[in-house]
Amino acid sequence: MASGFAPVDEQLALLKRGVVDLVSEPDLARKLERSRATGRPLAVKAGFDPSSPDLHLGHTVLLRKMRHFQRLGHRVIFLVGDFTAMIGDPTGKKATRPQLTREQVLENAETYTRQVFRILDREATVVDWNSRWLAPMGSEGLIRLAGKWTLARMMERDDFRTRYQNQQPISIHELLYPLVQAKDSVEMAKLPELGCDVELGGHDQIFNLLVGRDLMREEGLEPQVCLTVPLLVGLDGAEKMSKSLGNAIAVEDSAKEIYGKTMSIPDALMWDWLLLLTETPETEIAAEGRAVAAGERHPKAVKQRLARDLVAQFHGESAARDAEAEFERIFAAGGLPDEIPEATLRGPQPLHGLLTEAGLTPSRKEAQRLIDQGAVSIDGDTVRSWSTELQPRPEPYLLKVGKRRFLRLRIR
RNA sequence: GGAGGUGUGGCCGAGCGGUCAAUGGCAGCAGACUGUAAAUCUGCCGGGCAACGCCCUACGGAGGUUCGAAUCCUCCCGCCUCCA
Repeated sequence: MASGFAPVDEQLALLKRGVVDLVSEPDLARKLERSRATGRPLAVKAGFDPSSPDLHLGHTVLLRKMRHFQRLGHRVIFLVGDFTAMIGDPTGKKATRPQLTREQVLENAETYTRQVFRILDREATVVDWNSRWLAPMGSEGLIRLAGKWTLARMMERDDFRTRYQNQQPISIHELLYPLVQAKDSVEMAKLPELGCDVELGGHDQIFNLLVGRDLMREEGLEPQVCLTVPLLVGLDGAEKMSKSLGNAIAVEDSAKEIYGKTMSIPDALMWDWLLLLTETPETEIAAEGRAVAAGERHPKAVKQRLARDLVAQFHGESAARDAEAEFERIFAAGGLPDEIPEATLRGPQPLHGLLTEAGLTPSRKEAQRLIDQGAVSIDGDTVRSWSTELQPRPEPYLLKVGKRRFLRLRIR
């Protein structure tokens, strides 16, 4: 009774923040009710595919939702999809992903978990691996599992259907994916130390989560509640955040990077980010929205607030203040960053070669183009000729390429 | 198993024997404007060369025809469709 769990409607309010799908709310309410009555926390599952080891803010949307559950006293199971990762999931139509070796998977999982606990409460997190029950299943088990579903039902999934219609390849094992993931839920629900009351995932996972729900029901288990969060839109304001699209902020990015990248997102996007990546109360977000719409508040100020919040989450308050100060100095006042990398090269030699050797430009051609376009300055003066030679001198040259590439270059 | 189609630069998509480093769109980069926002305008957008010209690499892969191939032929590979 006096279990210490917050009232159900309070819990629901937090848990529903920013979610896309919740199947179903009454089920969740019931489970919360029961957990409150019995004093037993809910088992909340989320699966992670350790194929790319670097976490970015997109992943944290889900992690934050897991954190919400933890804050309410529930138990979160961080399920590493080590088995599924070894199969190699070629989602999307890109060339078949290289299948990961056992070692790679373990290594990735290592870096993964390290980063994950920047968000999650380690104490309240159970880490488990799906190879534990999937590996012993064997091919026989897999075939039996496959027998539980039909092609027609599988093709209900939007992306499969679209790919099929667009004549893009779908390999057979991809069809197995939702089932294997569902199998995780079934097996976990059977294990007393794990359980599976709720499964969380990105919105693209909803189909898979629902398969889990169905399969559990078929096995006579209490079906899991499925809850999804939106896929975070990346820096470009168009695509979902992903490392390969280059529109991501990694959780291990520096304070400056986080701040600067955040300031570069389209204004329209910052509202979503506030909702999904911060704890700013929804009423306050709405109020900011009204103030901006009314012209009473500058959108930049709101974005700065977001950027500060994000930096503070990963690097602390003072780092956030520093990042902001430097940002203003460089971009608003045209100043210099605190720390400018240094390099020493042999001279004299033409500028385009130096820029490339110093890593400021990817090729001499590119350096030439940038110089031609007036994007390069030496000691504050724009250079116009790529053949400008830098002579050796005791003090370093200050090179600037574009708006944000700086280097102190010593020529000897 | 049979028949046919298709494969071009990060993506989409033209080109179908020379004038093609390859039209166009998107993305990206830089400059102007600004708030490293959006919109807009301008330029760039394979690499190398003391260089307004030359060289190298590139149109799935390997050969071949030709003075010359992204463009034609052969084989191979990938993908797709239809029939079985």
